[in-house]
Amino acid sequence: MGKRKAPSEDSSSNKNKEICEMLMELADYEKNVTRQIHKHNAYRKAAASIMKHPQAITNGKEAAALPGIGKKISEKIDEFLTQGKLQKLEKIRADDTSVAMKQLVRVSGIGPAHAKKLVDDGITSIEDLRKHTDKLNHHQQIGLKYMEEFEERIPRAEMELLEAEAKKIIESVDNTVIATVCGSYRRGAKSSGDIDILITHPQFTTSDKSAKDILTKVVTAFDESGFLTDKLSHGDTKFMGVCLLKSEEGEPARIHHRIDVRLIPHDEYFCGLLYFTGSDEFNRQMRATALDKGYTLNEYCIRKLSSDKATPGEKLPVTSERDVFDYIGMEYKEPNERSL
DNA sequence: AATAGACGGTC
DNA sequence: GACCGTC
Repeated sequence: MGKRKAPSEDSSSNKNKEICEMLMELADYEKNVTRQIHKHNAYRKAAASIMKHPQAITNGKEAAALPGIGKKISEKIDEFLTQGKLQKLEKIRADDTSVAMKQLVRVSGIGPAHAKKLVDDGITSIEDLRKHTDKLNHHQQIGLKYMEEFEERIPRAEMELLEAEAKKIIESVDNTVIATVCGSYRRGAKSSGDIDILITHPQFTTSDKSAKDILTKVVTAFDESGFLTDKLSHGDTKFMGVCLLKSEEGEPARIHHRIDVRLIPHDEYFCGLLYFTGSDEFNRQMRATALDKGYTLNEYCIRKLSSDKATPGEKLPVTSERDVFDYIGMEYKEPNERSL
């Protein structure tokens, strides 16, 4: 199904979108090629700022009035608006190293540093990479093998099957394990980028680690059932790998997907759920509200701040996501209301 | 000055 | 222990 513009979306906001795309392309360049992470962030912030702006930007001066947009970026917007393109961007697009690095960082496990090394070694394309897999570590080899598949979105219908399969296996291991598929899926998204499962166990808490082997047990069961095809990393609390759903007769052929499983102490589970369900923006707003009300909230716990605000107090007991909303006097939001 | 910081692999 | 990459 092709993407269609909503009728309410007029041509002016399309122009803003083009500016954002330009800024994001510059942001990617600064991250991947020049390794100037702060410039990357500056471009992203500027793009986000324009995205939020309801009216069409018609010149650099208007843009400069927005937060996160200073002289240099507003000049670029001006050039883009008057010339229809940006000299700097045209140069980047024509630069061999830049083009090569952009290709190489598509592979999971290859970041800017490795991409640079590879380009220095004369490897400048995915095709080259396939001929030199000896230069790649395990994660990167898997990333290369499934590069196209990992770039595909996972339709919600398939996410539901993946969730059912994962939960079935987890229950067969230990029916006291609690497991939740988080991320955008939990918020009701129509498609997801990967599968992120949070698990906990009543005997795995910050003080009682007697069930600490539960992650390995779950991963082993995933593996033995044929659900997992590859492993990227597997530590005490986090597993990262690749899964594949067996396709039944008459069903569409399945492709490989990235899957993460995290083991979280039972007493921190709901703060973890909240955090890994997001969205990022929702988390930011919620943490801000928490601070406002004199609490500090992170992925592990919520604590009351002392009056001097310097020393956070004891972790507060949390037995549901709702508890956290209650502490900070925020109206409860269902996961599907958290997509900000 | 800039979004944070934890986790795991690799050397 | 430092660095890289991912989330």
